Amino acid sequence: MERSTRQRRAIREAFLEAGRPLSPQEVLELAKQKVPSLGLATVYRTLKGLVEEGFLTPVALPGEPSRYEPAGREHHHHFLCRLCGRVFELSGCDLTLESHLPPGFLAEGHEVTVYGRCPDCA
Amino acid sequence: MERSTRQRRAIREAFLEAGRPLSPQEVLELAKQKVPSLGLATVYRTLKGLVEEGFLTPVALPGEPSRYEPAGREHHHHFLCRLCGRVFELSGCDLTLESHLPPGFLAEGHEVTVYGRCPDCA
DNA sequence: TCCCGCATGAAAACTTCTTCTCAAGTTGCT
DNA sequence: AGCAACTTGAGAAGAAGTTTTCATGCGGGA
Repeated sequence: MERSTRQRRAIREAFLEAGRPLSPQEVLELAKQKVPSLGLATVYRTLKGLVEEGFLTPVALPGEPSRYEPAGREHHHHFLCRLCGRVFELSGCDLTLESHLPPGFLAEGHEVTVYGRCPDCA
Repeated sequence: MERSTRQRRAIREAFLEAGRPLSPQEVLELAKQKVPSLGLATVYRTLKGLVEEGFLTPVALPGEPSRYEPAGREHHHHFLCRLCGRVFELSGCDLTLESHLPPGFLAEGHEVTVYGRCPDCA
């Protein structure tokens, strides 16, 4: 991940413009609007590089293929629209569940996913 | 899913004895202690049948293959041990996140996964 | 502008998980 | 016990996502 190519710029921009976690397929579709010849292999290669250089972090959701979002954001969770399949960021978190775990369990982190309809699909 | 065979009894018992969500592989290992000849294909077939007849429900966790647990339990969430990879049930849920979603979003459900160390691995 | 070397795209290969195929083994009714 | 039908086990096949291969295409320093 060294040179600045049209493809890599398009993929970076796709994340900045989308403002939500994107799957490799979504990245392909969005970035293809700027670089129509873009291939899926390049998307995967670039995502890998952007994670290594700290621009992106992977986002895993239950039963979903992995997505990516810009790194360095505050602790937050995600909303998955059951209709269009898009994922959105939810700000904030008042989860206190970690404090009443059964004895002996040691919490190190948590993830919350809310399911429903996004504004476009509601 | 009609006949009562050694295999199907062993798989049902595995869930009742484990008391936690099991992946197909875990089911195979546990049930094999009772029926050593057990094959993975039978595990998948039986899991499918047990879901259809309402004895089990699927459990999806971020980035994990699907697991199954006895159906009909109260609303609850899950704990994934990062060391041994086993999943445990967490009782209760005081999540209020659904009430302060951004405008336009409609929540229909949620999932919480806590990561850490289980008592055996802590 | 030239040119080396990294990057790209398409297809093949791989992984991981799950389902199907089919010959052989069991179940349960009689 | 006898038998028809259902079930099983092993391996092949399928599905979905991701990585690799390799010939060709570009980026950017000299």
